[in-house]
Amino acid sequence: MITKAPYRDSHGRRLSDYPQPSVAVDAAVLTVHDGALHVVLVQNDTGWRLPGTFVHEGETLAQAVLRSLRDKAGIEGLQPRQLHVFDEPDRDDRGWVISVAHLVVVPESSVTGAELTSVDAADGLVYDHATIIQLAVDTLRADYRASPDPEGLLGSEFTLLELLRLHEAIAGERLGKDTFRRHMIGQLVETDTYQHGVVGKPAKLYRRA
Amino acid sequence: MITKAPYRDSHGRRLSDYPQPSVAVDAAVLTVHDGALHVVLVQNDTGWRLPGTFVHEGETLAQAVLRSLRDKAGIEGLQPRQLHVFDEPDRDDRGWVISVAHLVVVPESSVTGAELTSVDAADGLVYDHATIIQLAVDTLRADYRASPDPEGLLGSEFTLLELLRLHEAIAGERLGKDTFRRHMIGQLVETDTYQHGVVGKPAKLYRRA
DNA sequence: GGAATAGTGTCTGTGAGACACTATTAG
DNA sequence: CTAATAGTGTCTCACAGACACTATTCC
Repeated sequence: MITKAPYRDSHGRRLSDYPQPSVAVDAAVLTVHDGALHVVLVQNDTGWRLPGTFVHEGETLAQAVLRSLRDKAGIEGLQPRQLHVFDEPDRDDRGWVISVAHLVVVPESSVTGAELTSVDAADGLVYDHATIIQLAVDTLRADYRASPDPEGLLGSEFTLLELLRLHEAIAGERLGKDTFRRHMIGQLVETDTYQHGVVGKPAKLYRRA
Repeated sequence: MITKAPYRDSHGRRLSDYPQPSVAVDAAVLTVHDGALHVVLVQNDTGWRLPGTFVHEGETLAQAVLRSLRDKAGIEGLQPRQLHVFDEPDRDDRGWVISVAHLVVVPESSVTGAELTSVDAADGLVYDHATIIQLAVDTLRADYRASPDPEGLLGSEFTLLELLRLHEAIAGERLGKDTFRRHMIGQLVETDTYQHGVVGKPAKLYRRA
């Protein structure tokens, strides 16, 4: 319970004396699996949907997203990012509910036991969830076009080939190693260590700038 | 009053039996005045701020923004666009309030009697309102970099010089008429009418593609 | 004609993309 | 040695930006 002198407006009313919506969060959890983008779906009585929950008091939207992922899909997420607020007054027949769509990006190893679906094959979802996935994919692709692994899916050190494979999986198309190298090299710093134990010339390890 | 069979969850409770936040909207209303971007500010007992209001039941966020502009600043707006949800649980000392920041772009003629401030000179505002303005300006500039007058501030027909002046005002820098022309011409269609009554060679009028 | 603006031909520099060549390892 | 991968030199093409030239109007 929060204890403080309650606010009253010019009519002597508290904020909670006026109608308020329930606020929900939904998350498109994207991960790279088998060289392509996949999204986490859960099933409830209304059908397949993105994991989500209602926001609790004293909690931010991001905290609600992370709680939802922990409880409903056993996922430890990182940094939820807001995409859009869905606010049609009658979109939920339980009452006045607005929903804030989020994007969460996780390494495949963080997803254990949840259902993965290719983003290209995700349809027939409840509400506006197919739209949310499209928004999430577009946002993620735009980010990865601009800088090397901004979500930190690879560890802190990686070879340029590992980075290339990741970016190709997210972009959904081949990128070309030489062009890619020149595009990214300015935003990376060399380390003095090399990959080893593989066939061919050992690759230098890089860090994000 | 909405009358329908009330929803009950597995504990027999309605959604409104759980704590709910108040949801507010704030709008950065941008317009081009005197060759530069300006923002509409209003003053209340807490200082200078962006116009905003609480969302009413049965209303979308966009409708709340437009109502707020009509009531508080006498502005007829068009298409509010969501920017970000500000959700820190203690950001408003009246209670649990989340706020959805919006961008609204209007022609100068729609702003009558409201206070205009250059976006470069807008500071000392309450809450996160300076941040919202920066977000709004960045969003608008990105849109105008990509296509000709996407907000339709000019009428349906305009000369390339008028379009150039508008884009320069929004970008905050000179753009160069020939480069600009070649960049935009692919997204415009000629009309068979010409500007007249001015000195010099009459300019062709264009429409958005 | 002269001033002013519209519209375009063209030159240059930059950068993306493709290709091929060299470098360095394992076996 | 050969196979395999890392890394780079270089060519070409396209396009942004700048400049200057031509075109068309008003006065």
